[in-house]
Amino acid sequence: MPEGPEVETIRRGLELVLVGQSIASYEVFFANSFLCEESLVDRVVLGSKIVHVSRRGKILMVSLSSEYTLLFHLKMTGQIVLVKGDGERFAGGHPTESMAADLPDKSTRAVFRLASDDVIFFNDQRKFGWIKLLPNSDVANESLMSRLGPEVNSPVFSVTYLKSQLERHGGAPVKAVILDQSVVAGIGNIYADESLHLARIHPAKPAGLLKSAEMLRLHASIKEIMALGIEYGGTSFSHYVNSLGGRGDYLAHARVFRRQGQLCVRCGAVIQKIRVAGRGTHICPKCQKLDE
DNA sequence: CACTTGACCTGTCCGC
DNA sequence: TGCGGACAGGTCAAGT
Repeated sequence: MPEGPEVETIRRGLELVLVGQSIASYEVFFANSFLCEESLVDRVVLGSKIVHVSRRGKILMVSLSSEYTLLFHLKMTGQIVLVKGDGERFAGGHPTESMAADLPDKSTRAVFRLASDDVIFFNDQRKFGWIKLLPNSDVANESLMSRLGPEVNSPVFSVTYLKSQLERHGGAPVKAVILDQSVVAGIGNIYADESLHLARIHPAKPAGLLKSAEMLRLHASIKEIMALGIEYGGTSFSHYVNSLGGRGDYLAHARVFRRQGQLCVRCGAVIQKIRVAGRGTHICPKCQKLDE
């Protein structure tokens, strides 16, 4: 579920509330979600203060005063929900039906309680997500972290860089290339479809066949769409909620994602859902042609 | 090596 | 209403 913009929205919500707070206790409901020696957690998490909350790609990082960092990956259905001890649970967000139920629930995998009585819930229906506890010096070496490409808003993610990556994976569908976290970090299925539609490129087009003008458009479109995603607070359609339980608004502004059967905002043709690179994919058949 | 497919899990939705 | 199958936003291992 959560792609870069969703994780960034969660990060911003957590940062406002968590920085400076100390962790009083924790509880693990499903061990595989947080594979870590209890004695280490007790030693470097309990009593530690949260120093800052950052993000790399789709990974959320909570840095502690003990020089250790908690890494969170939400995969498809993960949520990090902050419940304020004073009862202002939904402050800053719009409560959803799913969040109206009390936590912990059966999707809750771990809980961190703060000295202030605020509580962080890590929920994950499908159990794909994880929490890792690493010394700061090992964070960059974590297996996924170490292979991540540049952030979309980094100067490293230039037109020249994107061109070189598209050519390097020239035989793969362009959508598969921009979904590859080692090419560029943070793009997932939603924003891949949205970016390709804005750039008027068919997702299945082999990356190596893109014309120079198309690569230019793709680069600009990715930057624009990812910024829009953050501006709207992410995309909600089933599991995603921000850290305060509120929903993201991007879906209301989506160009193609989950809009199959509706009309293209650009040309009025009917949006189709197809399968590309093993993923559900939304396109306008008129704006995004394979053989152009 | 480059690229594709299935597995990991749980829940929901759709057609019969 | 029940049942089987397909599918869901991500990543990794194994396959071709």
